[in-house]
Amino acid sequence: MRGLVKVFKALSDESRLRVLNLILERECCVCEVMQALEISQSKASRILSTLHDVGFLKLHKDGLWSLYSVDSDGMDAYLKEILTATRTALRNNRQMETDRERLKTAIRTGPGCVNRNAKVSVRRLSTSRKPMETTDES
Amino acid sequence: MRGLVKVFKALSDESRLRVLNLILERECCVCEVMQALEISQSKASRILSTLHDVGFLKLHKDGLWSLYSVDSDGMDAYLKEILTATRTALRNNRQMETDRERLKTAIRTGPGCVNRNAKVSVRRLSTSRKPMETTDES
DNA sequence: TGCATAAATGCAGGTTTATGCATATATGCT
DNA sequence: AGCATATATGCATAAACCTGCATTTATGCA
Repeated sequence: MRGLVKVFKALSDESRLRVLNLILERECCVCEVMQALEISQSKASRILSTLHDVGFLKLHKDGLWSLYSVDSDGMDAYLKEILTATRTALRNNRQMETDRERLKTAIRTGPGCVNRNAKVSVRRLSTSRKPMETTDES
Repeated sequence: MRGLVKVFKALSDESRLRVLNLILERECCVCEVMQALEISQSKASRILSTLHDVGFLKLHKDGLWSLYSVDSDGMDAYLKEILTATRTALRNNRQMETDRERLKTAIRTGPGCVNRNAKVSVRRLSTSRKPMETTDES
């Protein structure tokens, strides 16, 4: 019961749905998610860990990267059913399409992909810290 | 999109799931729900209205009673799919079973069924105001 | 018209949640 | 060892949420 509530809570947030939509497309690392959705690194990380917690995603660490993907095998039957329903709900949605589109251009490495760290405490200005823009209906 | 988020939010609460479980069994009025789940009248009313808002329930007013039932006809396809998934998730759950059981003994009328109103401001003591007891896992 | 019953709602409070910022941790490379 | 990169996390704060209490609204009946 409590588990089910947690699952629905995980799905009851726009950003988390957008992330799930991405991972449904293909395996992603944190920095790809943050790029595709233009959200902060900490936000991307937390969202992925939330979706992992409730059992939708599996995590495969590869060197520096945390690779998240849909855990089709380990998922309980009822989780699978909920995920399928969610997928259909996301299918014909403008926002979700453009997110998937943007994912194609996301890169796994490169200068300034993730956080310019504290060490270099000057020049904290251009690193994608926009508040999220509002979106349309489903 | 926003609509989908609202749907999942509606499902991300134990009490609301319990109410939905009841209505999946059969049409209910507010006072039956509050009896079966031992929750306050205002809580029952609000929960039902939430589930109605997102499109799971339809409301049929009959005299004093507000009768809520699953809106199998008016529901969008994606909503139906989500509801089906939820139903399976609720199926084999102790709490949900006993709730359905208690629903059988709920009555639609009788002394003290709902709120003893302000007029009679003495004797506000015995009218089922327990906080909800904790429950088990799914 | 007056009273009783069923449901809905305004308000207040306490709790939970989402998120940015700063920092910590983990890994790899030279 | 030292530095760079990728991810995770503690803390603080603002917003959202849940719920009880009191009251209002709506309906039916005598």
